[in-house]
Amino acid sequence: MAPSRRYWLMKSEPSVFSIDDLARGPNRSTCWDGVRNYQARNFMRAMQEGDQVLFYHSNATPPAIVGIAEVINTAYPDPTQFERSNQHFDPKSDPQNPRWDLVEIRHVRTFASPLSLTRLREESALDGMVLLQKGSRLSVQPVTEKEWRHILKLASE
DNA sequence: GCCAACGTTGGC
DNA sequence: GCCAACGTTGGC
Repeated sequence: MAPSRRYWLMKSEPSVFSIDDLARGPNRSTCWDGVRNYQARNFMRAMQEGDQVLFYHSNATPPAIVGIAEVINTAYPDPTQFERSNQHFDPKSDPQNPRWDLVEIRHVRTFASPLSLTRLREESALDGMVLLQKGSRLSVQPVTEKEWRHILKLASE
């Protein structure tokens, strides 16, 4: 059996939901609903309780990794896919076999200074990061242990 | 199964 | 606001 991944990155637009919103939420947590991309969904399905997550602000000034969260349960069906009035309603999803899942995450810490995309691109150790690949739009992505360690080191500088 | 058209993401 | 890259849809 392949070893399970332990580290991830999740994107959010701060004007919609920021890391401060997460930190202020009930139990400093939130349901990561609204994901409607199969690859991102599959990564959420692979998550386990306790997995660590880099929280990324997209469409931000500047776009940056702003802190850490953790996964607090395994994936389960996202109720918003069945809510007709919801922006993420999916009429093609069968309630007997829901198409979309979510996980819940909890705030761990916010970095004293965000690590901007520009800063991350200066690090040759991070060349392989999914986030830094050209055209990369995945909102939920795996992070290697090596990348994770490197980013935490940058965050503590 | 191909692929053009379209909608979305997200950096700049 | 622009636009490149990507994913999805739907005609054929």
